[in-house]
Amino acid sequence: MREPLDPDMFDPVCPSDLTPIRFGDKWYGMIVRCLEHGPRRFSELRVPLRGISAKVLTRTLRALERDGMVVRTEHPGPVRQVEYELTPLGRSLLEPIAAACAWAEEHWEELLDAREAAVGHPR
Amino acid sequence: MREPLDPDMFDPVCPSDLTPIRFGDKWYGMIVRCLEHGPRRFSELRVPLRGISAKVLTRTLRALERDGMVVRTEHPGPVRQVEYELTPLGRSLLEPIAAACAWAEEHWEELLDAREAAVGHPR
DNA sequence: CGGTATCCCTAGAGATACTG
DNA sequence: CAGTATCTCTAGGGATACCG
Repeated sequence: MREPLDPDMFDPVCPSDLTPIRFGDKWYGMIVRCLEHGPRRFSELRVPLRGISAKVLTRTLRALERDGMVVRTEHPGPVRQVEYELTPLGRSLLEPIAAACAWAEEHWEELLDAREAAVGHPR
Repeated sequence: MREPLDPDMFDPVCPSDLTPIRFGDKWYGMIVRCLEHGPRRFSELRVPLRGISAKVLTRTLRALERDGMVVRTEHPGPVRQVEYELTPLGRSLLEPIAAACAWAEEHWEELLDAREAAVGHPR
């Protein structure tokens, strides 16, 4: 629950950008997955979301808040600490996300093969 | 299997644009759903996909072809007739699409409520 | 640490007009 | 009927720099 996020949880070599299934914008779904096992801090999230800029991460987190997927909590103290956590609604999104991941895992190869084959006979 | 597509199958009043789940681009998933019950002609597809321009429909269909989701068949004859049909791969996409639809139907209200509430306290 | 503010740049979407 | 060809416009995404 509190072990650090795997920096490679979204392998850049196998970019999920290529799936035809998207949740919200580019990062929306990935953030939901990052929060699956408990609340995370802003900078914790930046680890697996390689290369995301602060601005884009903020914007996406705000969108998740507006949609009622995530709650933001600022913990008082000498050092600033903000945590993001899934709401029940956000948690419910994990289901269709899992369905999408299952589909991708099963049909990934087919999709890539089709795309590769299409390079030969473009329309 | 061959009855015409319902012009209101994607109710513009309840726009699926608002779901956080998207398949491919804006129209990709909707086209797959239109082809669920058998092949359809170009202009048949334009009925439920209200307001889609020929250019965008063509582009999306080409993307579906490239991804191996759809096959395009030109039937010879005096009048031109082109049909688009799902491949097994395209058909397999119906599963996660159904999961997404089920989620949306169940959590739609919550999502809208959250968005409405957010109007009051914007961050 | 957890953000804003600013600027840029491209891909997506669309309107419109034309064609085999 | 089933598309192309052009042009336009905007939103998404990102880089960089700065702030409480």
